[in-house]
Amino acid sequence: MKKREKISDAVIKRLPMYYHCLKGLESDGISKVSSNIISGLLNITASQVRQDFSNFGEFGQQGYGYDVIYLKDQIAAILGLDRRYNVIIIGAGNIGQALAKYKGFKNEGFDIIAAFDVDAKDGKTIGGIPIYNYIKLEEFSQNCKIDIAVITTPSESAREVAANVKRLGIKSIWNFAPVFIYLGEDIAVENINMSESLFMLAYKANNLKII
Amino acid sequence: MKKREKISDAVIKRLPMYYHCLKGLESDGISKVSSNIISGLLNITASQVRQDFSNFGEFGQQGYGYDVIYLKDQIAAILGLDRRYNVIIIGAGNIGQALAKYKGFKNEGFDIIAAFDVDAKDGKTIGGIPIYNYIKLEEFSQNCKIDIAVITTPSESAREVAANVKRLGIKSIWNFAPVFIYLGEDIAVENINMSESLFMLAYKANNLKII
DNA sequence: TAGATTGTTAATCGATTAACAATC
DNA sequence: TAGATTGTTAATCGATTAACAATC
Repeated sequence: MKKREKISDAVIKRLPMYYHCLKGLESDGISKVSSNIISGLLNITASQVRQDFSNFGEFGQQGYGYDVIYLKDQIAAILGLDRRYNVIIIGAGNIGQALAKYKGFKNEGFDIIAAFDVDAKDGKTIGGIPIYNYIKLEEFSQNCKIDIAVITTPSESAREVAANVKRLGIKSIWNFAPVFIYLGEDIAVENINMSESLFMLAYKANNLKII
Repeated sequence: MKKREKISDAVIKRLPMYYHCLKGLESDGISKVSSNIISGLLNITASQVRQDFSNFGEFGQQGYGYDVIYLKDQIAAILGLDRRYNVIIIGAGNIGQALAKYKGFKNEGFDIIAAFDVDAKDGKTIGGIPIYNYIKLEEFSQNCKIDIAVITTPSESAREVAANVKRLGIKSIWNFAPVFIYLGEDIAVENINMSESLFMLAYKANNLKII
C-alpha cells in the first residue's frame, strides 16, 4: 500500500461503481474476480482498477485475484457503508416527498427519520415519516443525532437552510436545490443538479455522431 | 477559433455553470463581464474560462471582455437551449410523479407532454400531464415527435424500457433508475445515479478534515 | 495613447495506461 | 512447477494553468 495521500475525486467517484458491481457478482454467487473481469464489466482498464484499489490497501492475491465478498466489504468500509445514518429531509415539496416515500435507502444504511417544511403542521406523515414545522428543527437536532440533511427546498431558501444546518452541527448535506452549496472544508456537501444534467443531455443529443 | 475537434466532457460539464452564472448576471442588470470576474464567481481560473470558450468561438473583445447577453445566448445555442423539447416520462412512481409536477423545466424549454406507466389507466393526469398505459407508447410516438424520454421505472425494467425507447427512434434518455444505461454512439443518455451520489456523500462525511 | 483583456501557445500538473517484477 | 494476476513503478496522455502577443 502506498502511503495514504489525499485521494482524488476521480477515484472516489468510481468507488460506488465498484461496490455496485461487486454486489451484483455476489448475488450471482460468484466468489472470485480479477481486475480484468471488473474492467470488462465497468468499461474501464484493469490497470485503473488495480491503481484505484491500491490507494486504500492490498485487497487481492497475486495469481488469484480478489475475493468478491471480502473486496465488497472493504469498499463498503471505505465508503462508510458499514454503519447506519440518520437522515432528515428539509422541504416537503415534490422531490422531498418522493424521497421520503422511496424505500430503497434503508437497505443501504440510510434511515430517514423526519421531514421538515415551513408550511407543515405537526402530526402528519409522508410514507410513514413524520413531518414537522421547520421551526422545530433546532429542538429536534438537540434530541436526536442527525447525520445527513437532505435539502429539497426551493432554490431561494436553500443557502439559508444550508447555513442553518451547518450551525446545528450536522456534518453532511445532500442538496437537490438548483444552487451550488459549499460551506467550507468541515462539512460534506453533495449537489445533485438536475437541470445541469438536463442541459448536458440537450448538448449531447444535438452533437450525436452523424445521425 | 481553434479547429473544432471533439470537445472533452470536462468542458461540456462546465457549460451549464457558465449559462447559469450569466443568467444571474443578466438578471442583476450587468451587461459586461470579464473572464476574471466569471472565474471568481465560479471558483475556477480565468485561463480555464477563456480556454473553454475558445473551443466554440471568439465571443469576447480584447480590452473589453464579454457582453453578458450575447455570451449567454451563444452558450445557450451551444447547449441547444435555443429550441424546445418534447419530453415524456416513463414510470409514474415517486420520482416520475415529482418530475411531472415540477414546473421549472418549461421555463428552460422542456415541455413534458405525457407520462406512461404499466399500471396506468388512460384518462388520468398528474400535474396536468396525461398518463397513458405503457402499451400506448409506440402509438403515441408515431403521432408525436418525442425528443427526450425520462426513465423513472424500477431498475429491473429500466434497460428494457431504454432499448424500447431507442427502437422507437427517440434520441435522448434521461435515466433516474439506478442502472447504468449506454446504448451506443447514436443515442444520448444522461444517468442520474442518486445512490452513488449518496455513497460519495457518506465517504466525504467520513473523511472530513480533522473535525 | 495607455490600460485592459482577449485568444492562443507553451509549460505544468495530474490522471490514466502500460509494463513488469513479485509471488501466489 | 507453470500460469495467472497482483501491486507498483514508469510512460503516456489529457486537462489545467501560466504567459504573452494581439488588439480593442
